Amino acid sequence: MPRKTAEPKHSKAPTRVQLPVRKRATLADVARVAGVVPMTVSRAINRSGYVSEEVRARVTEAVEQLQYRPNMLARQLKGQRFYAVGVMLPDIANPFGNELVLGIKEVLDDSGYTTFITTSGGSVEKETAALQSFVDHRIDGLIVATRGSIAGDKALGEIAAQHVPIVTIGRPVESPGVDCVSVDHYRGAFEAASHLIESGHKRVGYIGIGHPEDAVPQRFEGYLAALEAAGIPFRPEYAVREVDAPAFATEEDGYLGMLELANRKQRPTAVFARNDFAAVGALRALHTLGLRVPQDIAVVGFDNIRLSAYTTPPLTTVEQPILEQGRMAARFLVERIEGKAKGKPRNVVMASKLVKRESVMKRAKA
Amino acid sequence: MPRKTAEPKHSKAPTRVQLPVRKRATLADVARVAGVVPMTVSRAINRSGYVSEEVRARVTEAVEQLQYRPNMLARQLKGQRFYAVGVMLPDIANPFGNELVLGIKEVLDDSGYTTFITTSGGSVEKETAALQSFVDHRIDGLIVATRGSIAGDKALGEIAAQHVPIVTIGRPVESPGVDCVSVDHYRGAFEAASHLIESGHKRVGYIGIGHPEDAVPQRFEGYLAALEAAGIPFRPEYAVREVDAPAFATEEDGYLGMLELANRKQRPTAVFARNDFAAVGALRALHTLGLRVPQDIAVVGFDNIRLSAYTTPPLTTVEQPILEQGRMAARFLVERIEGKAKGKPRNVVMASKLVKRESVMKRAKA
DNA sequence: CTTGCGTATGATAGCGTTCTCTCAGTTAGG
DNA sequence: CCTAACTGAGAGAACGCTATCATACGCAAG
Repeated sequence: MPRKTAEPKHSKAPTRVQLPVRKRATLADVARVAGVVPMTVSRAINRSGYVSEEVRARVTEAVEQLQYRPNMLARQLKGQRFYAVGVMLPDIANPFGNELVLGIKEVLDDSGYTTFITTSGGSVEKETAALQSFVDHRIDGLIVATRGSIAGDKALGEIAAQHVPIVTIGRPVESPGVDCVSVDHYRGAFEAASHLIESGHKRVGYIGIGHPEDAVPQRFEGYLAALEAAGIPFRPEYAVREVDAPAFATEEDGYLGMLELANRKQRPTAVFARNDFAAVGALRALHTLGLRVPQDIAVVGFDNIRLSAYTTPPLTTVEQPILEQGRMAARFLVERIEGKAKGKPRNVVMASKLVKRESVMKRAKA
Repeated sequence: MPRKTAEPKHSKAPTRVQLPVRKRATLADVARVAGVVPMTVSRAINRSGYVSEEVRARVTEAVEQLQYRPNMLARQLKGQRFYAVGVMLPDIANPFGNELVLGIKEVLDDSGYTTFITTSGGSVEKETAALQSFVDHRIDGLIVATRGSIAGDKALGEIAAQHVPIVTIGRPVESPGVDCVSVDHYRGAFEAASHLIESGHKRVGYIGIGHPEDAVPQRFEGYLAALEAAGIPFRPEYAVREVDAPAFATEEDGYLGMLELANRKQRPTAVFARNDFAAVGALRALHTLGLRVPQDIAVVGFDNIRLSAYTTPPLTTVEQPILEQGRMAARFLVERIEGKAKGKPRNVVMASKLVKRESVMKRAKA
């Protein structure tokens, strides 16, 4: 590969070079055009150090003329900040991820960081590889919003040990220096289930228990606690597991789960779906079965996805402050990166809110 | 965001302690431990050049001992490949993006590239900035799935001029060297609308015309063509625009649009929604109005999102081969990056497929 | 022997930035 | 005037890696 073919040609006149589009301009190129030394250009561009107005102007002009853009790589090589943050999501379909990213980007954009997102693809191995890849490409920090697992947490811990600031969302990790932002799913689920009970339901089903190794079974636990608080014994046959737990429960899980529950000798009169997707599937199943919501069966979901206001009937659900979670996670991360926060991991738990719509109604005394 | 301004010497306040961070091992560290020269380690790691088995073993051991991981940045600085690809999506809520990424990652993972995703945030300026940021961080190529616009296409063209391989999805760009993969929305819409007409509908509404500058009004045009083919004159009052067009039409657009259409003196007997979200909103509106689907009004959507099989009633819609689009885009990009494809831009248009469910029924002769 | 070639490793020179150090000129204070 | 501090700008090294050239050994062909 021939190096820079700097052909002197004949005259030194620039002659409005019709971009040979060879390579991108470098600091040195700009310096040559502006008639200064590269360091001066660097100073002018970064506003660090003293540069006279006159020189700054010449540099600015040269930059525009050459369409110069700094090479981040070289910059970063010098141990600078990378000004990039990696975000790990379970997948992209989950609306949760979308809002999260919205909140994250809001803060990160302001702080001058670029946000790179990647998805775990479901498996722990892939997630670990992707995480390592982020680190290899030298990002400044990581926001991890995938669900925890023993293996995954271990991998995360190892990365944290490499001094990469990490903030997790909804996934407490015991590693030192890893902050965590989450929502009180337990409390949210408790309130949602209690709402059903207060509306007169005694036979309350649950769709989407989750795998045993699920690190965040808080919703199910909140449901159990609400039953207990009301003195209603838990009936295992009223709680169904999702078919195949990927990152989150889907409409299909809700659909099949509801069919199963509706088949019990004593049908539940209310159902708590682990998330809104499952709730939508449940609504579909009930409609298929000819059961009316909320008259025959009440349904509540969790997450308050955009769609849930448009289901038939509109869904009562639990809203979590996703945007705010994203913002806070990003803020925490930036603080860690810039050394403004150090020491003990922070663990913030935010409150959720019950949103009442039409899928639940006061039950006439049965 | 002022980084570090030149500070007069006397204010040595924070002293910027060189972080006690045990720095990551470098090639030189490994070389020292293995008792060889850095270049040899490089050769051993990259399997380039001659390295004796014995030395290779020593190096491997040193690498493990020091937990060494190559610094991609330094590598890239030498003009190497970065093995990373940037994917630009309009946002993350759109299920379209999810499946696309699935297809893209499938191919990219196999080829050894990391996938970095970012979102445009809706505005052209932000998109341009994000694109530039990708380039600044030196990715090997770009897959762009945002909707086109004059300004956006120009920005894209400029980046393409910097010799960054680009593949767009559903967005033909006239720049040389930019491949494009898309789906025949026109044909898909034509078939969907024709399906309504063949089912006996003469008054067919359309929800979600889109802005005039919309680069891809093909769905609307397909609808118009179907009307024309059937000899049905287009009635402007049957076509409503979404409220505020972000990246795509939402449930709200469908809801409001449907209310508007239902209010016409002569109500349409069928409605074509620009996408499934809008269709879901329309279903909700119809239910609110007490109109039955499909008996009173038929509804078709577009995209076949996962949810559309679970609406009430399940939605007839147009499925596009999103996964396949992602795969193909990724394949194209890798070919460009690796120089296996050069020259004239490729432009592949894939076919869509009508998925019939229960939101449309044969209409009795009125 | 010399030449030639394949193997294995060392030495050096960058890649594009920025950091540190140096030096020249300018102002202000005593 | 001389020191001190500030302003402005250059020279050189360094970041971690790899391309390239040079070197050293062994051995077969001329």
